[in-house]
Amino acid sequence: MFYDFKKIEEKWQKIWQDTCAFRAQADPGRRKYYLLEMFPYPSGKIHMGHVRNYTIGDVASRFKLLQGYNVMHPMGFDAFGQPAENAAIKNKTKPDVWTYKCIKEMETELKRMGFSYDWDREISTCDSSYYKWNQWIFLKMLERGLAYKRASGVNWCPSCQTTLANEEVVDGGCWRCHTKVEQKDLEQWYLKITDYKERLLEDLGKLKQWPERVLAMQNNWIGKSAGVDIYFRLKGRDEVVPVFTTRVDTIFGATYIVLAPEHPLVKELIKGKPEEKEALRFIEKVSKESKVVRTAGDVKKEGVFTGAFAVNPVNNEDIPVWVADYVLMEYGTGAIMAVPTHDQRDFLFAKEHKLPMRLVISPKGCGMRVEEMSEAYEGEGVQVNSAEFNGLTNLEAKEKIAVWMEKKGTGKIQTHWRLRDWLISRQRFWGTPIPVIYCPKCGIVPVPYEELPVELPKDAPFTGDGGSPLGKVKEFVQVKCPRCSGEARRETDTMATFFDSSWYFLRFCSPAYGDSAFDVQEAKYWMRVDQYIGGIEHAILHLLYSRFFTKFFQDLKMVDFDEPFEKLLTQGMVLKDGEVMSKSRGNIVDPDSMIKEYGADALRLFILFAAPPETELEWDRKGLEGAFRFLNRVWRIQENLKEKADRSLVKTMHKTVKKVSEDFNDFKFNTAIASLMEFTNAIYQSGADRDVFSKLITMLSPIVPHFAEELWQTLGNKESIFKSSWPGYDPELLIEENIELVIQVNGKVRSKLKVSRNIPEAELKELALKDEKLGPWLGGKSPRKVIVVPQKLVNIVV
RNA sequence: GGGCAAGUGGUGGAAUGGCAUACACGACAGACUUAAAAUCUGUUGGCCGCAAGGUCGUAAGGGUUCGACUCCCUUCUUGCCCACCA
Repeated sequence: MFYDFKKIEEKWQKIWQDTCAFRAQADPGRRKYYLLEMFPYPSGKIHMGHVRNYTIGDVASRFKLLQGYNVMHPMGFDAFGQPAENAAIKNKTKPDVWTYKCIKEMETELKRMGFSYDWDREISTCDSSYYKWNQWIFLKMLERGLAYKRASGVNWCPSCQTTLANEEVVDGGCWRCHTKVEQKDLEQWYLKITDYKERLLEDLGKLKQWPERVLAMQNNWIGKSAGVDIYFRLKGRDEVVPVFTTRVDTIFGATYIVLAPEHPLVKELIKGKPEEKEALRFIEKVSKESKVVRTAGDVKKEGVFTGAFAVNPVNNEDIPVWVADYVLMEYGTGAIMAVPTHDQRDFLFAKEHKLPMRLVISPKGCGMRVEEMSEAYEGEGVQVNSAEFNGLTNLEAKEKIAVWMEKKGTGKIQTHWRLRDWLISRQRFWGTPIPVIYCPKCGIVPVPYEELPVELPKDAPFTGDGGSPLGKVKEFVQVKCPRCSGEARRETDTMATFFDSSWYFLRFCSPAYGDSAFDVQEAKYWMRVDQYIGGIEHAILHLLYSRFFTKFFQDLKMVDFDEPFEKLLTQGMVLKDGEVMSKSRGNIVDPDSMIKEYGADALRLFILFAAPPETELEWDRKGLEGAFRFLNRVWRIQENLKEKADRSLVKTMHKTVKKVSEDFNDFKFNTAIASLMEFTNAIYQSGADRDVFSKLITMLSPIVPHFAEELWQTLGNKESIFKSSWPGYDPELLIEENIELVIQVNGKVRSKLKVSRNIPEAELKELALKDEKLGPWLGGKSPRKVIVVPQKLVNIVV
């Protein structure tokens, strides 16, 4: 009654595996297509998000295969990370044992979906054969000054004795034990991604086939901001405080300046002043707050007076210097000029502390008065109280004041960036060991290339009582200095896992290559990735880091392109009852159980049909049943094949081939499937022959590969359907001799007309005007205008 | 606060200036059946009408156009990203 999906799917999965059906080999004579989906973290089970991501990729991959491309479609595992350590502690096992077990399980589940991966290229980032090259890349960066070490504030849980990522700080406490998180200075390794900021920003313009949204997010993240650094002289001292502003037009309204609590000058300024005690107490308090707390939501802006004064360089006014928590050391110069009338934060702060205000930009056509302001005016207007610049629009003034100040040496036109260097140190075990050694005599010494990989010890203790397990393995930590052979200490920090995924797409080109991170020749053939598919959650970090690494390899002359991913698709999330599927919500639908019930093909079909790839997808069991029903409906066609199909059905077939080909190219799988369903309905009306049926199956094959292979074989074909080719269509057959036109009166459809395709315009007009159905609408009046859109409609305007 | 995306039947969605609601889900009806399931065939936006047909209708309001779900302006709502960024 139903087709036996279980038997069929197992059969073809075995055949594909035994024949290495999707093995890819570089072949300069053929057009290549590199299709990549973001590789998963091996949790052991696939979820609907994976199913969606990888199904979209698989359809595209098989479609390209049928079109004759040399397709590379690899898969691997992003296998380092904290869950393995947690599991090791919880289950008294080892991270590697746990991870490899999960990888095995996950492979099985992926294979059960029938994905067309070249499993010969499989990589796991936790293999030393992979992370060896992480270390190699790190050393190359170290040589070029792109990797460096410096002290920086981190979130520190004093109870767990570990650093926490920002996401691990919940309401100011540790996510695990709720202890109050502190700021602590630790020596950390950084990558100097900021050296690449201009290229990373500029090259976004080359990514024509990336979603606007992702480009906007990256642009935002890099955060280039143009303005002026203004130099404020300190009253009675030699130092000058530079502040950054994007609103130099408001400089005449700057009535005080504010330093960040961490600003190096603060402690000097308050020394010996009556305000010293209170100021120190304030700085102390702020320094203890974690970043997350300090930058959270609508906290009240707090601050204290330093007792010092600065001089506003444009009018020589003495203005007070304050310290406040709303100024951040990490951005700009760590100091701001405050213009309460034209900046809302400054406005609130000035009201609170009764600081002076002066209006310098007046909105056009209305006199604004400082005493009456209830909020800052941040809009455009005309300069007032601005000496020789009065009367200019603020936009004109912005440029003129900047130039004027630069000439006088009181300011400098300046650009600031939001992008920070990338902190890669993690005080964790399950990651790539950073390949350096600390020698009391020689300092930081890189591990020599020939000693790579620095492997993770097999028997580190996982006790769960904090601190890095690596630090507890004596044989790992105690080493001889490679330079002086004296006693030295090995780095125990490991790399952030984003490092691993920043170049894996290059490793896939030559996964077993032993001389370097990747084979330059192979990469030259396969790269760039023609189509990359993954979740929007990686829109910023992963994609930015991958772009950064690619540019680094370009500088090493290992690649000759500057962007790794030609085309990007970010697939939407899978929801249930309007909410993201998650363990905590308890609304997870397990793909494996759906495969058991309806088969992988039905699941693939449903997930592609239910929504366009980029939008959210609402899980619908009834919809899955519907997909399964459709497959059975197609299955039954083979029982009633005719000798020769009707001409009209053949025409429908050609139309369908055109539509489906176009939709597949544009990743519009939902409408492609709709067309295939319409085509199937038409077959039920008039009956298919072998040729029509074969074409239907071929068009379905990227979506439901096992199902298609089986029917293809039943039709007597000896080779796999994926060795055949995508059907073409005859444009001649798409042309209809007689077409139906819409006749409108004043833009409303009032009648329809069947006419020959090539009817002359004049004749058509006449015919339309004579249409008796239009009588009541025309009311005997003569038309004012008649619009004819060839082969579409006639609109009569009265 | 800034940026981006979206808002269409009972539901998922289709149509990107030219017949709004393709395709599917659900619902209802008919055929087959002792019966059910499965299958096949229909109907299915609201209102008025026995009907033919009319009329309203794509978040709300306005505009451009012979013609607007589609383009422009204003407002509202939802989602995502960034955010004391100076």
